[in-house]
Amino acid sequence: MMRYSAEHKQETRERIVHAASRRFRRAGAGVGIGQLMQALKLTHGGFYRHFRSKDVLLREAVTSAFGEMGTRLQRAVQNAPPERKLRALIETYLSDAHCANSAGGCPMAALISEAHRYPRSVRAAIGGAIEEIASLTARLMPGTTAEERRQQALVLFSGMAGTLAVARAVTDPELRRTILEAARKTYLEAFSRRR
Amino acid sequence: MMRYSAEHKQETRERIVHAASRRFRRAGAGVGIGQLMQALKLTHGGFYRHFRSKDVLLREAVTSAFGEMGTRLQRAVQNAPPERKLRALIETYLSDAHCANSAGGCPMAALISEAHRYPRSVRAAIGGAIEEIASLTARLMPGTTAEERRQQALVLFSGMAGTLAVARAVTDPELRRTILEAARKTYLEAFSRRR
DNA sequence: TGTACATCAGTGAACGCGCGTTCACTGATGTAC
DNA sequence: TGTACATCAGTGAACGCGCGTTCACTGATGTAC
Repeated sequence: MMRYSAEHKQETRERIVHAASRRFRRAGAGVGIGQLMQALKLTHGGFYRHFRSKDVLLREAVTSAFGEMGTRLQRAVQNAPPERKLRALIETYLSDAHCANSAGGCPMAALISEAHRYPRSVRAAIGGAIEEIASLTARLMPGTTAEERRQQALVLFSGMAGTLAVARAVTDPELRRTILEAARKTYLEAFSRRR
Repeated sequence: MMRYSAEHKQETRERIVHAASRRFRRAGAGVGIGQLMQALKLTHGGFYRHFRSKDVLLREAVTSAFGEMGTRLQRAVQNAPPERKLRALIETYLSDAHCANSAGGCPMAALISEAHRYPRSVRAAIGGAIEEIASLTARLMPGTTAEERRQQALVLFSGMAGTLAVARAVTDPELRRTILEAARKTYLEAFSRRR
């Protein structure tokens, strides 16, 4: 049998979370533990040495995906000049690449409509992550108060997540492109600071 | 055994589609045929006298739900005076009632993120239904050309669907209210005809 | 009009399958002595 | 330093369960005669 170094367990745990995070986003939380472990060349039984239940994994996988997403958006915004930051945010989120990459993309777009059936603990984590992303991007939003900008961020984020999910659901590639393109334009105009 | 009148079969079929349409919207397409038929006081075996497969039912249930939704939105718009029509559309869609009623509400909001895993035939039907709703509401949108207004309708619709789904996913009722309220305000402003 | 029969919506057992979870087991290690 | 032993990540069979689908069957009817 293989040898387990001191950090080996922790490492395996992280590999499970990472794989789960990608697979849940691609195929929903219905993905089985068997498939998940098999992808890591492990057997399903070992899963419970790392997590008390699948729900715990789901919560961690979703949280990790939100973190990843936040980092990516933040980076896109940081790399843009001040007057282009909002555009960078919107064009990164609503890019064709993000649309084609659900496994590595925004967990909100990937899971919105099934999320309300998740256990409360997972939904609570999602709520927290959404608020975090909103406050992360609030400074780019129009509005005279901090609260107003936070709310604008919530609207933009949930709207873009819906748009991305709809674009993915549709079979006609032209309709998909139209939706993404129109949304980029509309959101950019609607959320630009006026005056 | 019960007697079946001439229209009885057709009627049963419609009852199955109706129940499925509500249940799929509430709990996703994972709802079983057994549960569905049981709710109608029938047994699962009889299902296949009405549908070749579950996929066929899914397609019909989703299409029916989109039709229902279109009718409801159209009615809300018709009952509003001209300068209030856009407001009526947005406030109907993003109402607390609609948020609380996923079974009887918009199938797009209920199923967006799982829809891209449906069979192609179902996804194609969804694409068609989305275009239909867009053209139904296009005349309320800003834009100088018909195509521009159609695109605006697509953006508004997919954005509101995402907003509704996010509002449902969240556990904190205050966050839910904030999202809906802010979205109503923002979308109304953003999609009002300017000038 | 009366009778024999074909029809077919609905029944319920059965199929193979994958699910989440449990558990007795394996065996390489770090540790106690 | 050398040896006995406890630890515990990972294995794989087994559990009860629900899934979509099939199929032989039931039995009230409309229809053919």
